[in-house]
Amino acid sequence: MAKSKHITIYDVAEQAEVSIQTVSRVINNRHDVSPETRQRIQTTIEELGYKPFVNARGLAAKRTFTLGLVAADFSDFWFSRVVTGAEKEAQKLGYCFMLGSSACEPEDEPKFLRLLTERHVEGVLFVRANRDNKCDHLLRLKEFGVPVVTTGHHLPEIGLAMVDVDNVSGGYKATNYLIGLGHTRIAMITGPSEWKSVSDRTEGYLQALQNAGIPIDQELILTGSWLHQSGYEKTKLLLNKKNSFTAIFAHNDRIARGAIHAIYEAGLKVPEDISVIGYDDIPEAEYSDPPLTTIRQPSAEIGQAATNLLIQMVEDSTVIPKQIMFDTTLVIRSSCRANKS
Amino acid sequence: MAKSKHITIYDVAEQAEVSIQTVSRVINNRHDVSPETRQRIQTTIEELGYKPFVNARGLAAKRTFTLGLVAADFSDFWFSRVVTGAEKEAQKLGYCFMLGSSACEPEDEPKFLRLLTERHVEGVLFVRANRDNKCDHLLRLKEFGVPVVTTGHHLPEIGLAMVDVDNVSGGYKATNYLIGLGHTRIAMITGPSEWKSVSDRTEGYLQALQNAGIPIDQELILTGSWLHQSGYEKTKLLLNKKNSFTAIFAHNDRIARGAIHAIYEAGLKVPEDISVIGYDDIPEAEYSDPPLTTIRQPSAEIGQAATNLLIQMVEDSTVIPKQIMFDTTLVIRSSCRANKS
DNA sequence: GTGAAAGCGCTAACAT
DNA sequence: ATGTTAGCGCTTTCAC
Repeated sequence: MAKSKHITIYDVAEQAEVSIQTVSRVINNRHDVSPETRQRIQTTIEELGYKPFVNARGLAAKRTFTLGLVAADFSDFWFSRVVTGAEKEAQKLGYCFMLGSSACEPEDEPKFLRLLTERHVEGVLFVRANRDNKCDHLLRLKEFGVPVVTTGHHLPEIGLAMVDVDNVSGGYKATNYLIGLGHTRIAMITGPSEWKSVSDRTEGYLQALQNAGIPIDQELILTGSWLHQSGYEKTKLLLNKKNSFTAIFAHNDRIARGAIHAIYEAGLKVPEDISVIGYDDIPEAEYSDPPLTTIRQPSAEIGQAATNLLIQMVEDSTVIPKQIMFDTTLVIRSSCRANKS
Repeated sequence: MAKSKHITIYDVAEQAEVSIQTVSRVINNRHDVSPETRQRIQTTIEELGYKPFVNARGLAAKRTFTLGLVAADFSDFWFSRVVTGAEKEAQKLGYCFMLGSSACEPEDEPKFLRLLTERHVEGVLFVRANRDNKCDHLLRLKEFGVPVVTTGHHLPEIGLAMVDVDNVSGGYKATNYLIGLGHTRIAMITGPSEWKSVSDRTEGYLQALQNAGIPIDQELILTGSWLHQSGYEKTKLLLNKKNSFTAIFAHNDRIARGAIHAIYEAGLKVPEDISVIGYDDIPEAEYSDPPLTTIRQPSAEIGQAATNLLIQMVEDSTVIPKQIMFDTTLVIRSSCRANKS
C-alpha cells in the first residue's frame, strides 16, 4: 500500500539534507536558492517521486489550484469539445477542473456556489451556461472577487471575460453562401431567442440579405429550440404555409437534420429541391444523408483559450477581462446546391 | 469582498460560545452532542453562513471528499450522459468530481496518477476508459488502495467494480429482432475488437443466429472502429463483395449512419433493400433518414449507480466490488423492415 | 542563501 | 457531553 506511506516535503528535506523551507523554495521556483542546492533537491524529488500535496499547499498559501467548471449541458457535443481543450490547458498549467452543477438555473445557484465556499476554486469557467437575461449568478461571482470566464455566449455590457465564436460573421457566412448559390428565398430556423448566439446568427443572416439587396420576409424566420424536433416541426410549418423558399439556414446541425427529415417526409429532396445549411459541424454531419454543409466552430481551441485567460486572471488580478473572438469556417458538403428556379 | 473575510469554525465556536471541537462534532453529525447545544450551533452556522473548508478538513482527516473522473473520450455522447448522472449523485453525497486526463493511453498514466498523488482523490471513476488488454493502470490504482469503478466495459477477471450494460443481451436483441423480421443473411459491423463491449455484442449476435439455426458466415462479420467512416467503408466492402445480405447490425449508431450512407450511395434504399439496426440511441438517431432502429443503453443511470457504488467503497472498505448490469431497450423506428426475399 | 518558528482550518486522540 | 492538545503538509514571516 503505497498510500499509507506518502512522501512529504520532510522526506525530501531529510534525504537532501536541507530544511523543508529550502525544498519549498525549489518547488515554488524561487530564485534565492543556490544552483547546487537546487540541483540536489531537484534530484531527490525525482528519486523519491515526491509530489507536493495540493491540499496542504492550499491551506497554507490560501490557494487551491483548482478551477470550477459549470455547464448548461454536458451532453452537448460542442461542450464536450470545449472541455477537452480546457482540461488540457489546465493540466499544462498545474490546475485541475472541478465539475460544478451541470444545470444552470437560478435555483441551482447554491449548488455551484458550493464550488467557491467549500472547494475554494480560484476561478470559474462557464461553458455555454446561461441565457442573456439570467446572469445574476455570474455577477454574484464577480462580487465574490472570483475570476470568471464565459464561453459560447457573451454579455459585453457587464464586462465579463469571455471567449466566443463570432456568430454574426458565422450567420453571415452561412446566408451568404446560400445567396451565392442563387437563393433568394432563404428560410431560417433559429435556436431559442434568449441566446446571444441566436440573435447574433440572426443578425448575420439579416446583414447578408441586406447586402445582397434581398428583401427580408419575417414569415421565413422561425424560432425554435436546439433540438432535432424543432427543426422537424418548424420545417413542416414552413412547408405547409406554401410560402415558397428554396433554402434553409438552421442554427445548428440538429435543427438542420430535423429539417431534412421533414423535407424528405414531404416527398422533396435535399439539396435538389431545398438546400439546407447547418451550424456546428457535429461528427454526424459528415455522414448524414446528404452530408451536411455547415458552419464549423472551433471548440477545443475555445476551451483552451478560455482556460488560459482564466488562469491569467487568477494569477494576476491586474489582467483585464478580455473578450476573445474565434472565427468560423464554412464546411461545404452536399446539402446545398445552386438554385435553379 | 466577501472573499477576504472567510468564516471559519472559530467564528462559529465563538458566536455559539462553545469550543471548535463541538462545532466540528455538529458538522460531522456526531451523536455525542446535546440536542440544545447542537441546535444552538446549527443556528449560528446558518446565521453566519458558515461552510467548512474542505481543504483543511482533508488535511486533518486525510480526506478530500473528491473523486477523480477519467474518460476515454469527452466528446462521446454516451460519456457525457454518464457524467451528468455521476455528477448529480456525487453532489448529493457531498463529493465532487475532479477532471482527470481525457485520453487514456498507457503513456498518459502519469497524468491521471496526478489525481492521486497531488489531489488525493478518494476514488476514481473510469468512463469507457480503456480496452481490455490495457488495464495495467487500473491495477496500479488498485495497488494504491484506491477504489476504482469502471463503466461501459468490464474486466471481471481482475475483480474490479464495474457498472455496465449487458451487451451480450443487447447484441442478441438486435440480431433477434432482425431474425424475427425474416432476415437470415445478417451482416455485422463491429467496433474495435479490443473492446469488451464489442466481443459481447458479437457473442449476442452469434447466440441469436445459433438459436435460430441460421449458419454463421464469417464473411458477413467486419471489424471496424467506432466512427461513421468505418461503417461507410465496411459497408462498401460488403456491397462490392456481392455477398448477399439483407440486414446489418452495426455496433453503434455512428457506424449505422455510415452504413446507410454507403447503401444510399450504391443506389439502394434503407429499409426497402437493406435493414440497418444501430446501438446507443444517440439523439441523432431519431431524426436521421430513415429514423434509426437501435438498442438504447441507459447512461445517466449508469453514471449514478457507478458513483453511488464508488462512494460506498470509499466510505466502507469492506464493501466488495460489485458488478452491476443494466439492461438495454430495443427502440424500433424505421430503418428495419421485414425481409421479402 | 538558508533555517526556525508560527500558523492556515480542521479533526483525532485524549482528557474532563 | 464538552474541552484540550496535537498535529495534517505546506508556506509564510523573520531570523541568521
